[in-house]
Amino acid sequence: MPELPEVEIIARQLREEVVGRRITQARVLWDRAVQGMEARAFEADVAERAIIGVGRRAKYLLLTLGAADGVAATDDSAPAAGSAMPTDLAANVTDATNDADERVLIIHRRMSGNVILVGPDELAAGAEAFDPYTRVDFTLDDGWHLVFSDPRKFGRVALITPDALPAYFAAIGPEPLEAAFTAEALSARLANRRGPIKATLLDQSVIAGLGNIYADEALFRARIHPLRPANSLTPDELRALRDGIQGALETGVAHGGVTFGRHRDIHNEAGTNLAHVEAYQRTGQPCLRCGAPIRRIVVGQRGTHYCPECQRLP
DNA sequence: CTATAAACCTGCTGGC
DNA sequence: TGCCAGCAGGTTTATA
Repeated sequence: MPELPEVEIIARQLREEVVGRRITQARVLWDRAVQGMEARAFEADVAERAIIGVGRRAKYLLLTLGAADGVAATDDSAPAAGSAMPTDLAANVTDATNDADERVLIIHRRMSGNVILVGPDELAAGAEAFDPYTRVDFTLDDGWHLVFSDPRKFGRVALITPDALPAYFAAIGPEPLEAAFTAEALSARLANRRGPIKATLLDQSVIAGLGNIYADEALFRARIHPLRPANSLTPDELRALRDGIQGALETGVAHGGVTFGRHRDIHNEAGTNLAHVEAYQRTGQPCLRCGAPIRRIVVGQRGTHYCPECQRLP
């Protein structure tokens, strides 16, 4: 469900709403939602920590938590809205006076996960009553709750020390919305890839943050057939693809993410990007450029939508 | 190393 | 109306 734009939306909202709040309690309702440690240990280590920063890397949501002694570390490196990149976290790591006591709470929503901020009134009957798919329930010091809901149970939370961040993301490719993501950089990432470009765009070690929707959208914008070998693109096509990737993602962010499916923002509201999707799930409907019916094929086990006229194989 | 398939889960949709 | 196969926006693991 959530790809880069949907996670970015959540990160921005959380930055406005929960930075400065303290997590008084963490309750894991489905133990396997916790990655890398026992659920009870996770609960114990999260409790009484203040949220001092919010970031995003790829499709991962990152909440920097202060020491649990009740005195939150000063957040001199609070990320500005819209720049929740690893550089901010790196700054946190180097600037903080007591990083050894800090933690990074990592949340990945996978297919069906949502992170929702819920008021005390709504939660009066309990998190399970509010949402039967609640997997982790964080109580904040102002009485609100951060609820991680996930029907399909694919989503995961993890808690690591800041110095473990580089290793955690060692296998994740570059952020496509950063200035360094040029056509040349994209070309280098695709150089040894002979598989179909659509499948390669979904490989998070090649590029971070693209999922099935935005991969289709990026290829549609760039007029590139999804089955083209990734390393066969011309310089012009590489430029078009870079622009297509950034354009599709930025459009997604601008409209709060996709409308269909289960994606919700932290206020449990759907996004409005449905009207701005040009290829994804438009099978049989006319191409917005040429009118030809959009076709659906399967590439790398994933449904793939493209215009057979605008996106041709050579 | 690259590439493909299966596995992890549950809910929803469409066809019969 | 009711049932069931098939499908779903992601990642990890196992196998070629």
